[in-house]
Amino acid sequence: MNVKEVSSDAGCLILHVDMDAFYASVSLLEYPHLADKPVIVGGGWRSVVLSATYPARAAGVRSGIPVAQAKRLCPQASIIPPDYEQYSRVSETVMAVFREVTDHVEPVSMEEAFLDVRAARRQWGSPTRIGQWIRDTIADELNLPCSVGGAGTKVVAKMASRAAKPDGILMVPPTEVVSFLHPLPVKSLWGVGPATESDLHRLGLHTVADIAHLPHSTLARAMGNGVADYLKSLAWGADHDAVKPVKSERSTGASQTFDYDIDDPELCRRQLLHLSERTAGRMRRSNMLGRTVVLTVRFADFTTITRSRTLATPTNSTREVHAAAQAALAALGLQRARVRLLGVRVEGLSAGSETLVQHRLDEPKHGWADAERAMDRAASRFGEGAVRPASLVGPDALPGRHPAAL
DNA sequence: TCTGGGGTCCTTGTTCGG
DNA sequence: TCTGCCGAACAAGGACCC
Repeated sequence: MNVKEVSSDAGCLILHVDMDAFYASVSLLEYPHLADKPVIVGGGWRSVVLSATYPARAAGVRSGIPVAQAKRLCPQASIIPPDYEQYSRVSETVMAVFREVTDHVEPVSMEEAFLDVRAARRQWGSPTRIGQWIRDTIADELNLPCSVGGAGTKVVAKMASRAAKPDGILMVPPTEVVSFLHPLPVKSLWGVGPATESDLHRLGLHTVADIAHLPHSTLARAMGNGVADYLKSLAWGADHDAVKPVKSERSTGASQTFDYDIDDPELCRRQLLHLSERTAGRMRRSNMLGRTVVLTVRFADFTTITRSRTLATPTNSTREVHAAAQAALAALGLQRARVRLLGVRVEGLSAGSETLVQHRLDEPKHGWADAERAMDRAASRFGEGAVRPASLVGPDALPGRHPAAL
């Protein structure tokens, strides 16, 4: 275990709890004989690594790299297919542990959350004690490791939990923020990815201290005002973002990379219907409506374009989402271009109960909306795919598996 | 070597109405 | 009636995160 003690954790009112190699650790619960062995979660033709255990990471495997490449880096690794339902169940249990400590929990993803422990200290003790209790409880109840970072701000807490990994806890009190941040490489700042990192390197900036001490005007000239403001404040650990327990969704969608590139317009149309059904169905289940439909097309050479259509009134109808996506696709005028991925997303979400929808005068009393609700009820009773549009029924309805993947 | 899927946020350019 | 300005909304793309 990796416990880094500090002189005082009094100012560490925000904790960031991050599960270690979450998907891989949860998958190992199903395959206990693989514990302490290199394991890669991923699989499927053309897929990338979702997560990997630490022995696999030691061989250079990282999430996001192609599975084929990971297999070359670590030939002895076992490959396990992901089980999202299981991850979701475990995540709910983990979040419930956090909520035993405080109601001020902001989930970031299935595997991590921020906790504001200001009010919890009276009952639970210091932030370090709270963090350790969370780690012990998750280890006892779920047999899963996690790391905890504590600080006065969210970004520093987040960076502390990363530094504490694996299976550790690190508190960075306000007096130690600068000495903690400044020696770190620029890419360790939240929001600095490969593109920004290479821009910063071109400016001769390699550590957080370099950014902190560069005149703002110089940074702004090179990176733009917004990015310069953000980087400058991060480099000094300044961040006033509060822990927000309730976060509203802004968009939802679905996309699919095919096992082989397709150029048949009819297959594209059916795939768009399938993606629209997944997206709109999810919106109906959470009683959300959306206004802007965004189509994503990725071609065989990996170039990716998006096209959007804003509707006159918000919708969660499969038929309307599909019509907008199909219109956007038709407007591209693709002449049998080879398509690798199609995606449908709906933006501008609002709660169905709070949104006034203007019905058309010519709309029948019982129309597509009723039919879609009936399909949703059937799906919830008999499972996804129990009822689907006629054009999506049959073995050849959607792009099939690549022969090499069968 | 060959690049998933589901998201958020930001920037830039265009269009449109007042 | 024409022109310029401004802000809002929209559209597209890029970067980033997990």
